[in-house]
Amino acid sequence: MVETRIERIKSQLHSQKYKLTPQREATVRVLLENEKDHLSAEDVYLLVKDKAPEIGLATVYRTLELLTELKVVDKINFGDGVSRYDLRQEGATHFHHHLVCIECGAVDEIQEDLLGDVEKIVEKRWQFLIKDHRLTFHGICHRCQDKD
Amino acid sequence: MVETRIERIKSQLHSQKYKLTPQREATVRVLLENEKDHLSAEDVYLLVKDKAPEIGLATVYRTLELLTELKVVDKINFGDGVSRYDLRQEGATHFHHHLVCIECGAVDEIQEDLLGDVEKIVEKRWQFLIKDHRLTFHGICHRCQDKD
DNA sequence: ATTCATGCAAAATCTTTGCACTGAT
DNA sequence: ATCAGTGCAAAGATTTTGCATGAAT
Repeated sequence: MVETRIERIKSQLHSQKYKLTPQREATVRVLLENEKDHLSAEDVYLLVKDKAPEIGLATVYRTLELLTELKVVDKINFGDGVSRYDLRQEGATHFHHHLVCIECGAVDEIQEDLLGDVEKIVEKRWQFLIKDHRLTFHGICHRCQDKD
Repeated sequence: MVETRIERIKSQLHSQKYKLTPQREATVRVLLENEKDHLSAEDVYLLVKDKAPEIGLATVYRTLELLTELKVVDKINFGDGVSRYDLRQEGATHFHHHLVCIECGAVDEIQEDLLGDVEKIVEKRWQFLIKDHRLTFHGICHRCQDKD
């Protein structure tokens, strides 16, 4: 299924006149293989280097920017100084939510959309046409609660 | 009422053994006077310079960091490369929500807490102890909708 | 040939830090 | 005298850009 997703991303690129170069493919594979993580550009760069040692950091940045534009990934910032890149679920219409643990730093994901009702209220009451959202909770994860 | 809020912030600082220096006071005043905006450190710096021309950018950064620690302000990042600082409402228990317009860039605020029910679900189902949240909607504001 | 993409290094941004100095207790 | 706080400049960190080179049509 990795191959299927690569194919789909390839078509998405082609439909916008972009190519899936070896460097771009290696980058996408890294994202697919680390789907549960929230990698920074530097993280991606180091992982891609294993597959394609000659790649430059600038290319990784350019690729991530391109994938963000195509909505293959979402760029998010958890408050440390770096942008992180998170693969969208296949066919997901919304960006998933995050749980950031303030003790251990772990970032968990909530794939379920919990904002349906809230979005209806916002669209109606604030006359705001919602295209996307970012929802992050900061707190203590279940693992750290057990520890204490 | 600006004076009242300054006094309260002063007490908050004192209770943690910090002083309300002239530079810090000038910074807080700028934040109070621009409560509706979402100023970057640089923005704050330029505004504070009118009141206290000798102030340095580093002091502004240090003050904003301090105020964040005391939960007088919340630090937030809307995806452009800069951190922005947003004064908390007096006595607010939660960080307010934001509406970011992808056409004109305007950032509106929702003071009302719309996440009560969602938070109950998250705490129960994910066993996550919520301390804070960030909720931002990206879309088209009512002004830009009228324009189109 | 032309065009798009790449790697490298340099530049640009934003933020933090070291350090000598000031001002209040 | 001490010590927190400051300004300035330098350093750090992250991201972007310029440009010569390379790959693909």
